[in-house]
Amino acid sequence: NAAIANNTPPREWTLRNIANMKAQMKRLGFAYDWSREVTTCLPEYYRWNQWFFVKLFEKGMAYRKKSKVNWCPKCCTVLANEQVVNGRCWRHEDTLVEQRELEQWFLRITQYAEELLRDLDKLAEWPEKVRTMQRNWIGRSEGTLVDFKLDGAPDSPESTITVFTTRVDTIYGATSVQLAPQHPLVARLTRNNDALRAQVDQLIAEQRKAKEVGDIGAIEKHGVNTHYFAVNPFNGERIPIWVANYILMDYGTGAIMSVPAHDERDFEFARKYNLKIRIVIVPRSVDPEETSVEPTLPFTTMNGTLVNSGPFSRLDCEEAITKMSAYAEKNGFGKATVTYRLKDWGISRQRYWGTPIPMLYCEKDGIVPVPEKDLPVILPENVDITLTGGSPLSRVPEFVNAICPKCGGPARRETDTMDTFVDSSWYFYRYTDAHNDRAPFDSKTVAYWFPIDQYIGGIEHAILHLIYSRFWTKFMRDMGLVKNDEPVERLFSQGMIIKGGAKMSKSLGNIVSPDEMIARYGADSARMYTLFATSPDRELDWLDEGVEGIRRTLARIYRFVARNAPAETQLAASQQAERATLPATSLQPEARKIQRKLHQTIKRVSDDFKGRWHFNTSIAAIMELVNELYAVEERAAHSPADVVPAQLWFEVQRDLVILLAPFAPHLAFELWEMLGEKGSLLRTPWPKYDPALAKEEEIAIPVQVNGKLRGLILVPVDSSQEAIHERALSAEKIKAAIAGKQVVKVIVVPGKLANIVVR
RNA sequence: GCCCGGGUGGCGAAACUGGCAGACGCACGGGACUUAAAAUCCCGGGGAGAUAAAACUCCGUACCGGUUCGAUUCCGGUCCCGGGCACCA
Repeated sequence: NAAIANNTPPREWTLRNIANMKAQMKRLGFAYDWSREVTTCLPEYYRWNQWFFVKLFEKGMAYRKKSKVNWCPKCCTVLANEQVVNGRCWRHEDTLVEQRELEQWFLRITQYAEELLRDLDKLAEWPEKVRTMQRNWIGRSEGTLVDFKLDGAPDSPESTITVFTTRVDTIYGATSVQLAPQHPLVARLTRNNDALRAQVDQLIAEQRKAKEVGDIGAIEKHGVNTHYFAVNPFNGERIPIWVANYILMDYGTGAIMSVPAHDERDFEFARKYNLKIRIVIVPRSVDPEETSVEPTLPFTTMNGTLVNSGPFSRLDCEEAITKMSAYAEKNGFGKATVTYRLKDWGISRQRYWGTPIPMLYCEKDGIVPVPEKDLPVILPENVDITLTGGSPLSRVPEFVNAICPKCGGPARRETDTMDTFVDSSWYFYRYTDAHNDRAPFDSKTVAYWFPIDQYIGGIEHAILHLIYSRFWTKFMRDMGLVKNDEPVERLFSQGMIIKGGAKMSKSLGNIVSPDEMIARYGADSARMYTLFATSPDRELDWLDEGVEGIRRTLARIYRFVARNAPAETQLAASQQAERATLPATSLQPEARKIQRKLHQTIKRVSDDFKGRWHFNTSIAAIMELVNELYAVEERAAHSPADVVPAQLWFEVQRDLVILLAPFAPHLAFELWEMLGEKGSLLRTPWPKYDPALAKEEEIAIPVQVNGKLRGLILVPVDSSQEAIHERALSAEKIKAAIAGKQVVKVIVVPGKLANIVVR
C-alpha cells in the first residue's frame, strides 16, 4: 500500500480513476454522475478522510456493529430504500430484495446530540425552518427507563424488558408491554413456537414494506399476543407481552409499556385487541376529595391528578414523574433518562468508488488502523465492476491482502468505502489551505477564515448534510484543530426547482439544461429569468416560457441607451452626473418624476440585496424604471417645454446600468462603454439612495367605511392624523356612504388608510 | 404516518410589521407603424351583475370557523401539492 501511495502522482491517478469510472458506467449503461469526480476520485481527500477516520477510531468515536440492510442477491450489493421497488431491486424486476445483517462502521454522532441541539440557539442567522427541522430530527425527549421482568423466569438481564416512557406517571395504567419484532427477547420467546415465529415474521415484513414505501406511520397497527407475561415493578401486576409492528427497534429501547387510557396510539391498539383500559389520571379537580371525574379517553394531557396509583395517587402529573423516577432508581428497577431520536451515523458503503476505510483485520491483533505514513489507502485500478459476484474490492487480492503493522503477520483489509457525506462534512475547510500535504489544513489559516459567513444550499440538505458537518466541526474542535463551534454563521436555503411535479435532480433525470437556454437567449437572459421567475427561497415550478419577457426588457434597455447615450459633445454633462445630483426643487414635473422613480428603484434593489434576496422584485423594479423612461421619452417628444436636464438624463442611465449589472453583467458592461465611461464598472460605487429625492409629494389614501373601500383621498404625504381624518369625512363619496348613519369611530393610520366605523 | 414548507387571475408571481389584493412579466385581445408579415411602440384584461359607455353593486387569496374597526397575513380545524425520513448526495 505504501508503494501505491508514494509512487502514484495524484493528478494522473485521479484522471485515470475518473476515466475508468466513466468507461465502467458507460459499459453498464448508467448515467454518469459527474459530482463524484469532485470528492471520490481525489487521493488527497482519501488521505485526510482516512486520517480523520483513524482519529475518530482512536477516540472511540468510530465503531463496528451489525446492521440490517436491503440486499439484492443479483447485484450482490446493498440497496438504498429508494432503490427498492415493490420489494424488488430497481435493476432486476424479478429479484426479491433480502434483508441482510452486515458488520458496518458507525460514527458516534449521538455523543454530540445535546450540543448539536443546544447550539441551534446560537445560529440566529439560520432560517427558522431549518433549525426546527434539526431540533425535531435530534428529537430530545426526557423520560424514564423502567425494567419489567419476564414472569416466571429467573432474575437475569436476558429476562428483563426495559421500556422507555415519557409518562411514567401513567405506569399504574399499563395493561400490556409491547415489543418490537426484532427485540432480542422475542427471539427467545418464539424459539420453540413456530406458529408465533411465523406471526412475528409477518410483522417484520409489514414493517419493511412500510419503510420501503417511506410510510412507517401508514401501516395498519398489528400485534401478536405472546401469551407470556411481564411484571410491573411498581405494583407487581402481571400484564401480557405483545409484539407489535409499530414498535421500532432503533428508537428508545425497542419496548414500550402500553397505557391505553392515556395514549392515543395505545388506546387505538387496545380497542382493536380488546385489551384492558384503566384510568389512572383524571383532570385536576377543584376538590381534591372528588376523584370520580371520568375523563374522555384517551386523556393525554399533563394537566391532571393521579388516581389508582398506590402511594402516588393524588399527585399531579409533573410531580409524580419526578417522584416515581426517583423511586424506581432507589429500588434498582429504573431511572430518569434522556433519549434522542438521532441515531449514530452509518458510513460504510459496499461500493467501489469512495474513500476506502483504512482498517486492517489481523487474526492476532484484531482491528488495527492503517498507520498514518501509509495513508492514503487508494483504490486499486482496473477493477472489473460487474453486477454480479459481490463487492468489487473484496475480489482484488492485492487490495485485500495486507500486512499487520503491529505483528507483521497477514491481515485482511477492510473493503467498505465511506459515505460521501464524509467528504462534504469538512471539504470547505480544505478550501482555505488546499495544497497542504502535512495536514487536512492549517489551524491558523482556518481560524482566520472560519466560520463561514454565508453558506448557500438547497433545502433538501437541511437535515443530513448540515448536521453531519456541524458534528464534524465539533469533533475537530475537540481535537484542537479548529476554534469555531459551528461551521456556518449565516445560512441561506434556496428552494428547489420542480419540474413535472418532482424536484429536479440527477437521480431523477429531469434536468433542464442551462446550455440550451443560453444558446437560445444568451447568458444574461437565462440568468436574469431564473432570478425573475420567483424568489430564491421558494421552490420554482420550471416552465421554459417567460424567458422571452426578460429578453425583451434587455432589448428595451439596450435601445434606450443606444438612443440616449451622450454624444461626444455631451460628455461633460455626463461626467457632471457622476459627481453631483440635481436638487429636486430645480426640476420640471417630468424630470422630477424620473428622479423620484430612480431613487425609489435604487432603494428597492439595494434593500433586496441587503435583506431577503428577493431578486424577482429587484428586477420588477428595474422594469418599472425602464417603463417610466419610455413614457417620459414619449411625453417629452410631445411637450418640449417640459425638459429633463441632460445631466439628470445621463445620471439615470448610468445608475440604471449599475443596477442592472448584477443581473445582466454582459449587457451592462457593453452599455457602460456606450455611455462613454472609461472606468471599470466593477469598481464603480453602487448608487446612493436619497430618501428626500424618492419622496412623493402627494399620496392617495384609501378610505374605508366599516372595512370596505369607499373612496380615495389625495393628501400631502406627511399629513397629520387630524388632517386625514377631516379630509376623509368631508370627501363627497364618503359623505354619501355614511349618510344617515352614526359614526362610532374613525381609525386613521397616517400614510396608510382611514377606516370609518358607522352604525 | 411523522417533521418542515407551500396553495393568490389563463400562467410565473407581488403585497417585507394586520391596512387599496393581483406590482412586474408571460399568454391573450385591441390600436399605431408596414404593400404585408415579423419586430417595435401604445392601450386593455380577477369574476359576476348593471350600463350605449361609465360612475356603480356584489363576490373573490385551497376549504370551514374564530379574533379584529380591518385578515393573503394571526389562531383552531380540514383538504391538496412539494421536500426530508438516516444507502440519491
